[in-house]
Amino acid sequence: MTAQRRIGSADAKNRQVLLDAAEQLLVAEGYAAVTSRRVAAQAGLKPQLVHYYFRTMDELFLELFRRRAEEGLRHQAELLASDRPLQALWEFSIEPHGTALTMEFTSLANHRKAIRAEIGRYAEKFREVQIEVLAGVLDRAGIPPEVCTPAALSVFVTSLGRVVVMERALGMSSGHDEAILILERFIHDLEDKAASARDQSA
Amino acid sequence: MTAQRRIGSADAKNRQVLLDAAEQLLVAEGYAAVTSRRVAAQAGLKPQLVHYYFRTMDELFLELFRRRAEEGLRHQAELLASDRPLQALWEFSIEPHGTALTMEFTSLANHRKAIRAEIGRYAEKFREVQIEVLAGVLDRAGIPPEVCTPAALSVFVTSLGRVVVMERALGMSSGHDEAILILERFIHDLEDKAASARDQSA
DNA sequence: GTCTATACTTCGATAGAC
DNA sequence: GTCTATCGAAGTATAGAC
Repeated sequence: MTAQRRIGSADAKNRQVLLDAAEQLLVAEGYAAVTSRRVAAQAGLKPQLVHYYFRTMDELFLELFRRRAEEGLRHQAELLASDRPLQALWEFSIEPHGTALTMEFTSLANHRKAIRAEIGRYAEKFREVQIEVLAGVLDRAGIPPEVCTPAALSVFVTSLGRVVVMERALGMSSGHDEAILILERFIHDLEDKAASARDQSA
Repeated sequence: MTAQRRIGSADAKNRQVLLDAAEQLLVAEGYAAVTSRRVAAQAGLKPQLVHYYFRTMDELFLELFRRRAEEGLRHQAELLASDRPLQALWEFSIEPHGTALTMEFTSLANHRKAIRAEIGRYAEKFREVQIEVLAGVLDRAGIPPEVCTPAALSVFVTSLGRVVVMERALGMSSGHDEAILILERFIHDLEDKAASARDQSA
């Protein structure tokens, strides 16, 4: 049925240029600014090219998300390989650029059904890896599951990071420093304990 | 300079009808769906009426937000007047409808400068009231500021609630139940202590 | 005071030219 | 394989009719 029109090859240079432009727009002005015309203008290309390389705007968003998500997974894996993985995860969570992107994609997911599933899938992947590493930290530090589980810790850390970044974007600040101080103290204590346990076993 | 065109009176019936329609659209399909044409269609009115009652779409969004925010402040005041204010605040934070609205307005704020300031202002108001009440709870429970401050507690509770609701919307669930269990246990213990302290002083 | 006719812009998308 | 001419629908906003 779908007498499909032709689509440009996946490794064409201008395709990457368009994706880069779309990402810049997404971060700077939000997903509503990512229209075919504006993406093209940002890239210095004709608007019709967007629809030559991407069948629909949803396809562009999906591609954009996958590209970022895959890179994010690689980055997270690096961070979690450090000897202070919890601290690294926390710094990752409080980083504004990545959080802004995540927020935009999340908003997008609320009314683009095609994108929601993909975002959910990747978000679970991120958390899975986090849980695995945090399980090791909690175990070495001797924290029993009744006190805190790896999954719960992952949720706490990411949620505080995300909301602080969101609120800062709104010009808010009250409670942030105090909450961050408490969490960072907890993280330090935990990883100190885990480190000394590891040293002893060595 | 602005030879302003005429605008419908603030208490006209159709003005409220339009605001109601806009709010329904905002929750159901996100802010990008709130266009003059779609709001009018949802309200069963002509598109031009939107611009008769609201000079710009920004003005409509601003009005919509203020209406909700004022009601939210009243609602929060009621909740915080209960004898388990922390538990009430937590239940408020985990409630999906209000969180969805907050999320949409927050996304909106990211690229509608006119709205950002107003949202930030109200968000601080919400937190101020929370801090005041939580200070009483922590004080009665005998928790010193080195362990947890009222502002930090407010941030922790709202951030967990918000992120859990966001992630659930994406179909995620891992870590949620465990994190919620830990927070709710903490809340219970705290308010039990606070309650017995109050009983003793009575 | 309330609503409509209308202008102008930008949108996503396709068919067809190079 | 790469790009352009063009369409029809939807967007915000205004001037003017009732």
